[in-house]
Amino acid sequence: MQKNKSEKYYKILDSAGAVFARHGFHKATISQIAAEAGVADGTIYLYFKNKDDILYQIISFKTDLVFNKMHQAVESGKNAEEKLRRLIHCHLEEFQGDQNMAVIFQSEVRYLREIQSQFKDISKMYLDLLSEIIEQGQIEGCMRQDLFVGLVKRFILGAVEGVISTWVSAEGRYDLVSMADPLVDLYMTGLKGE
Amino acid sequence: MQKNKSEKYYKILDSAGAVFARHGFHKATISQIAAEAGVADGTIYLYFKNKDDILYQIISFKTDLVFNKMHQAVESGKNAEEKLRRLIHCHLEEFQGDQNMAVIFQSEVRYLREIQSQFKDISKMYLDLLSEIIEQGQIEGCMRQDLFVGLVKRFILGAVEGVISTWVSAEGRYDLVSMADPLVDLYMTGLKGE
DNA sequence: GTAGACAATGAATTGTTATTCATTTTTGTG
DNA sequence: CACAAAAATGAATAACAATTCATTGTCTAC
Repeated sequence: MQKNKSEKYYKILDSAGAVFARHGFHKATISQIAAEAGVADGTIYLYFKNKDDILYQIISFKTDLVFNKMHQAVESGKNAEEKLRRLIHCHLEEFQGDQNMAVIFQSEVRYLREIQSQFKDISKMYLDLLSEIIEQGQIEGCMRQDLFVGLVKRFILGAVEGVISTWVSAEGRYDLVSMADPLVDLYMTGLKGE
Repeated sequence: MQKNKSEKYYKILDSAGAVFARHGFHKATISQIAAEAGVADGTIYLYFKNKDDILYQIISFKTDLVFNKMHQAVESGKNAEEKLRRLIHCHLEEFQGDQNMAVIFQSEVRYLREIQSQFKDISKMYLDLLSEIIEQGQIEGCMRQDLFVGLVKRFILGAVEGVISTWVSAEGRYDLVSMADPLVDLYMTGLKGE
């Protein structure tokens, strides 16, 4: 297996992403991935240990990428509400920019967690970011004191994921990012309004 | 294949539910299901067309069951907010009462949708229920006029699913139903508070 | 130009598991 | 108790797809 991440490594990673998104991890075959990448079946094994490893590499790579962006987004916000707004905006933007990743994250992370119990889990990191934002919001006074943070952060993540999931089902035919502000307004103000 | 749903049919359905929840649909084998049900491998095929069919039957059966309960729950509410509260309560109660179903719904519905494009999709039905509730809430005045219903219903479903997902990850070690009221309060009032 | 190293190939191997079906067991009936 | 019909069995089959590896191609340095 090659050590340094060559061009071909990324070509295969990208092709595998497309094939996994199209057929699902379990139904996808090595031959399909090889064909998509324009290499022979055997070549895959010069770059990856096995099929599971391909999934692991894809998700690790994308997780790092997205998580860095999210971190930056949150840091650039002045107050809690702005941090939240930028986080959600970034989340939607990144997923809209890579629909294959969106599908894979939605469908295959559970399986990956099973085969690789210790891997950088994006949900966990996301929830930690949210905890910080909420606690800051409570200090700043723009969020209620009586919030149960453990529930609230799940509530927020679940709702964004739900919105992404619908967008994926619609095969990305509308603009996802424009949902960010209405969504944050819902979080902040609720259905009832002031 | 037997026509009338005998005791053995349900025994196999139930065992398959347990095995699918434990190993995931694709990794689960017919032999495991047969062992769990205490029958021979071949017996499975007297009751089901193939492996896919087992998944389809499980999900259809549970969907009908849960959807009827949800309908009743909504009908018993006097106003929109109470309907919403009862729907969420029912949702959490049913999933808490059948953790295998919770896992399967979370992991395998996407695949099922692929192999059986026209099946009674619980999300769709759920979203329709929510639409009605929200519209009624707007008429009654307990919900804002300027809500984008398409987004709001996704927001609500996503958040409940997120809460269930966390509960499943924690292997059902806490009381899920008690999340219902705090969750609905979040929907209604938001993070900001009055 | 060629020797050796490195990379890629894809046909053959291997392991797995869904599905079948000839046989056996159980059940119900006169 | 026979007898036939129905139900169940599980070993054998068949299909499929991950992985290997002997062979072939490509590149680099001298």
